[in-house]
Amino acid sequence: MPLTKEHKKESKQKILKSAFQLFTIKGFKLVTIDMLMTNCGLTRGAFYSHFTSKSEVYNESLKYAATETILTQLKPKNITDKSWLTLLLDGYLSLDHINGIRPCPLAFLATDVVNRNNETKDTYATIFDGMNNAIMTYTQKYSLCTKEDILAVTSMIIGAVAICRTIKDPKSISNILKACRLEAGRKLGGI
Amino acid sequence: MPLTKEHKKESKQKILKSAFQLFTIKGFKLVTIDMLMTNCGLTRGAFYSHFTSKSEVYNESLKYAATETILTQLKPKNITDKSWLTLLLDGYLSLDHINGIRPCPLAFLATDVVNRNNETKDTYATIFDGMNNAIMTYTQKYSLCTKEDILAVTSMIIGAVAICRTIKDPKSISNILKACRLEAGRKLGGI
DNA sequence: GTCTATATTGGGATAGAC
DNA sequence: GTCTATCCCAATATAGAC
Repeated sequence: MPLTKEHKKESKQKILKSAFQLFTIKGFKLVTIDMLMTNCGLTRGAFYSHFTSKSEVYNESLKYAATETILTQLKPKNITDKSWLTLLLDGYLSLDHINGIRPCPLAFLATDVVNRNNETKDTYATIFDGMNNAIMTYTQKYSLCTKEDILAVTSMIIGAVAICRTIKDPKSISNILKACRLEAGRKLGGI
Repeated sequence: MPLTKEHKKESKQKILKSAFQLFTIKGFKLVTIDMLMTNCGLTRGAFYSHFTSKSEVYNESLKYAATETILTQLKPKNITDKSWLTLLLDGYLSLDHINGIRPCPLAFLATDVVNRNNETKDTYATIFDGMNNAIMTYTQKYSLCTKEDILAVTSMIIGAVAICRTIKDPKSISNILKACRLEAGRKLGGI
């Protein structure tokens, strides 16, 4: 086991990835340092040579999550902005997303971040801005979408995903996803 | 201190009210039985003669909250369904609501309920249905709103409130609230 | 840098007096 | 029914060996 800087960096990345998975799904309080480390093949004690506290790793994992969410995927070159946005929207309002595939922290941690520190709230706000800007960039190419339109859409799809995660009945979930998908498509210039 | 049934019932109501306030704002894990009881002038030990566990009181407080939220207020007789819905919508998407006045558990506890038991999830689903039905009843009187329209609106306003609670910048909050208020008004037959 | 203890706190739940 | 006192487990964080 090499004691190099690369090795340390690699470990830290593993911890962050593990933290991202666990925190987004279970929230701050229900994740223990032990889970976090066991989940990536390390032990509890080793945690503190990478982070100073649980709050710190939560915040950093949120930043990490921002780069891993559905909407931050890079657009393939052989596809138009319009149809790419369609794909992203379909993915966001999908059962896979509800079930935790590439979870968006904005939806999964909406009420969890309220009780964290200010730094974490700022991170959340930054990710939210990023989401709105990303959609803005895509829609600009083919439609006249206002910032207000996009805020209404992002609030709706984040809300829909958050609600669907708490509801068990498949029919209800499907109804919510469909209704919001339709409405979002209309608002974003007919997609 | 009378040991009557009325007294017990009164205490239980006080605990529920206290639980509703604390849980909706802080979530399950961050509220302790001690807080709960101190907050209504009792001690920790007394808790267990009313409830068997923290999970139980959480679930019951959610039911209690459902009767205390903005949307469950009774409509005054001298007002039309349309203008009443306008008032409710204004209240829901207001700073007061964000700041915890008559908080709606659907928005405040959206991601908190995910990690609770099935009974609690069912309670959440029931409250969500109630919200949609309430709006449906009001809109029916003056417009042709579909169930899908209403699902899109409720997802949006719940999402907006959840997001605004985590964001600090007043200007951003105001933008989100305004954008969603406008859009909700459009969808609900021009209010 | 990672491990195995261990110190220490917080908080859910119970026992028993009144 | 409410109180005080207590048990007990879970989990954060630290100490020290390797």
